[in-house]
Amino acid sequence: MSPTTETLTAERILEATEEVLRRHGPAKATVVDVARALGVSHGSVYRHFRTKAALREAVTKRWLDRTSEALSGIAAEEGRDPEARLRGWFQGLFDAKRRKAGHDPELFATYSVLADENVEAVGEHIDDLTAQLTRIVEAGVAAGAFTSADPAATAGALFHATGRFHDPCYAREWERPDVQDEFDAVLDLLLRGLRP
Amino acid sequence: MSPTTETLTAERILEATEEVLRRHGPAKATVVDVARALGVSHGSVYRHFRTKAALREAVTKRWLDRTSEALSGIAAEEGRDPEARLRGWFQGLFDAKRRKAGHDPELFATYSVLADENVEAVGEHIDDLTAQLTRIVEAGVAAGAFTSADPAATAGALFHATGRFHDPCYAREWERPDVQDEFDAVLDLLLRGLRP
DNA sequence: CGAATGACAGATATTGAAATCTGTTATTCG
DNA sequence: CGAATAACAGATTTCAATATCTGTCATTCG
Repeated sequence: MSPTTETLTAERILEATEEVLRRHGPAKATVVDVARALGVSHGSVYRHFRTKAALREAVTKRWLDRTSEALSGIAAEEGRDPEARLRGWFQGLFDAKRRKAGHDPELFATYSVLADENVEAVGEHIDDLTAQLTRIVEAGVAAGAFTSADPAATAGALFHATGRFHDPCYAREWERPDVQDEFDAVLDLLLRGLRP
Repeated sequence: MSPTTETLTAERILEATEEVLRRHGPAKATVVDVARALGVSHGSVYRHFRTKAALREAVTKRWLDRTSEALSGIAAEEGRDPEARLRGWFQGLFDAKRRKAGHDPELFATYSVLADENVEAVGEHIDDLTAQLTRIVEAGVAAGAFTSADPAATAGALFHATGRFHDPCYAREWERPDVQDEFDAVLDLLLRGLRP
């Protein structure tokens, strides 16, 4: 098949949808726009995604998965000192969020809207991240560097306690000059709390 | 002066404004509504508050001050065990917020909108709360129950780390059955981190 | 035959005219 | 004279008519 008559796949639709969302924003991006961008009728889009909400959810999941993958590298650094590994993981999460929010605020706002629309998908993503954290905590406990009766619960507490540095509702604060100090202060306290 | 011709004071205007906000919500509450509720012309309201924004800011500050006062009682319990005092203070803050959000969600939403409009006033309120926390931390350090090189910074870190349990943007999560467990897990970790 | 289309009904969004509100000021009232 | 008002201009909001969009489906196309 030639590139000009490429078959319409879910993948291509998702890419076009991301582009339309980037261009028009979440409020004005329509299924008709997506179809137009692909040069097909909007009925064809509905063959691949049952509803507009399902399409947006799929886009949201793709985006969240990309974030998870970027972090899983740090989570997997088996040999590293547990404290450095944990701190590095949170710093990686914070840096990624802060970079995105600062570099392209409109796109970040777009994905924040999508996240609000898809609480369930976000919940799964958070479960994913917490699972990565749990592995780090477990490794720390095994190495004798951390104490925790319930690594999964501890991972949840760590994630909750650091919300200010990854939850989009705090994005505005990430511009402040002393956020990194705030981050360090919170992590110092949490890491002290983990030590045996 | 008889009750029917009471003089128009800033106080009476603020009370009427709260009532109008409660009735109509933040989007539809107008200065004209407030004047109507008081049986005066809206020009008279402008004699006491230069703009609608100033009026709303004053209402916001009153409300935030009431929250601060409610907590200052716990902060002042000088004799108590530092850990219990700190935990009690956060539990008091969390309970108050959760009760308000659960009991009258619309009013809570109204004040959340006002809080977003008046970031500066909220900042001062947070400084206020952090100052209360700082006193608790200092007392704990003095009693040898806490370690902290910089109690004000530690208080800030504690406040940031517990955002999930007092920041209105998490109000939805406070309905979940296991929030109290999450709260306990986070505070356990933080209190461990404070111990010498 | 399976993928794509275009026409359709009901729901949602846009638009522009009319109504209301904000903030000011000259005037009234006690 | 000081407090309240009513009339006003410009900004904002409301509302109803119009246009667009969502989701379906009978038909077309390859």
